[in-house]
Amino acid sequence: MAERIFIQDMARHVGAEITLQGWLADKTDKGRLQFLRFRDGTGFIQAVVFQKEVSPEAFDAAKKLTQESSVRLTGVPRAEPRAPGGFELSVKDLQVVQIANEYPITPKDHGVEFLMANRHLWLRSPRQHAILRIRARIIKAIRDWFDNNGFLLVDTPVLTPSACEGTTTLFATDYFGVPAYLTQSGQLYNEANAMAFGKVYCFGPTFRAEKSKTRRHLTEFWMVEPEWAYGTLDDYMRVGEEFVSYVVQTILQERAPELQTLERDLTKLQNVTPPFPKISYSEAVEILHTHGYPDFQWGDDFGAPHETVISEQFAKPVFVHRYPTAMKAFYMALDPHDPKVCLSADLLAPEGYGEIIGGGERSADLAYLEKQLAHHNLPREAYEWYLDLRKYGTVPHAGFGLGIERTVAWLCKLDHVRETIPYPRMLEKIYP
RNA sequence: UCCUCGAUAGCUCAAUUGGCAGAGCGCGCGGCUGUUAACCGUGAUGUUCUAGGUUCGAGUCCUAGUCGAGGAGCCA
Repeated sequence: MAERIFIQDMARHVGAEITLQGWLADKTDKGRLQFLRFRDGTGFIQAVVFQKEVSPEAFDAAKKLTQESSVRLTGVPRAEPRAPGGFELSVKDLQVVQIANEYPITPKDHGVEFLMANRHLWLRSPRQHAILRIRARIIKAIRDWFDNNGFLLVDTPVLTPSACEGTTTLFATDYFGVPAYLTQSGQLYNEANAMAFGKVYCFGPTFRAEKSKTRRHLTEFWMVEPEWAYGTLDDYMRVGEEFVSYVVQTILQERAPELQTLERDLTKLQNVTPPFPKISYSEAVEILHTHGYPDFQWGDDFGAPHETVISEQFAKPVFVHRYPTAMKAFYMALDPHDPKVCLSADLLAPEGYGEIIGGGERSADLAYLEKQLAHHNLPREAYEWYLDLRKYGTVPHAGFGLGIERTVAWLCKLDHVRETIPYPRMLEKIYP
């Protein structure tokens, strides 16, 4: 029995007889010669079956293979400049596991609705492989960076008793007779964890029940949120630019073939190195005034077109800091030099990808937070534990959240986040 | 929730002024020893989204609904 190997290790086995286990991606029938495009989950390779080189039974089986039939191939890999990928398998024998039914996703064009309804099968295509391999590597790079920079992974709960920020719509569920909600952020728990461990991060799914229907929204998405004690706004922006640059440069190094599959222009990613440009909200408003939005009012939030105009002025991601206090969450610290603005900052990605990070310095002031809770009509009793953090050794602290799917969409240059996660959850869509 | 657009074969789409339901791909059969979304020949495939209406006659026009796409707001 030939040694069973994976396509990703093919180069080490040139000239030796091996066995691959996988699926037929596509086939070209040339009569006495069959080209099989074969995949095993680790890659794609072309296999060639000559009638005179295999048994009549094996050749007949090869001719009858349908798209996505499962099959074991035994043969000899060799370098072959005519084959896509540079390697080709000369088949000596094959064993059919199942002849697949007529497969819905053909090599021709399909519409979004059809592909989304067949997401469980769409995942088998080379493009989806490239995207999800990049996603997995981004997640590893994120965790590596925090683990290597003194942050401790401290998980925050998915089921929560109340809204974290009181602003967005939550998914409600029944928790033994009392209402509970799927988390919209680990933020508040992160602050408690930072007071316990100094530098922490959480990483997990996040849920928003808002009826957002755009290319950058999911109802279930993944977010990494670091938080650290004694952090300031300036610290946050330094951490953010080092962290994001590490993730981007790691993907450029480690996932070059996948970026090539997606035909990603790499030059714009190669630019992503510290430091990033940093402008205030007020400076951003001035940019809008001179670039097509002369009527934009100070105090209004940026929409998608505004974010695009601002980010287009820079070759790197840009931090916009010191937003109007009224626009941001209740816990943001005020700027001591100008209380109309708070010590918050968002990071806008280039190429129109918009906000990928939001964060800032949190208020350490008990009296201010009590006032803010009342001002935002939030029930104080739900936040007693949070206020405790300002009673028992309060310190300045900062943190931020980075959206995984928007980061994947940016690095892959996708026009919609729905392809950045295996099973996207979107407005009124939960199948498959 | 609002605005715009759309729904015809398994898929992607066409169908003139309201007048016989079409093509390509995929699938079946036959051919081909270098194909890359192969090619050549040949064959089968329809609740035209749903309900109602106008009409001699509706894929086409009208009303309501369902589903989808793009965008807005909100956000990561």
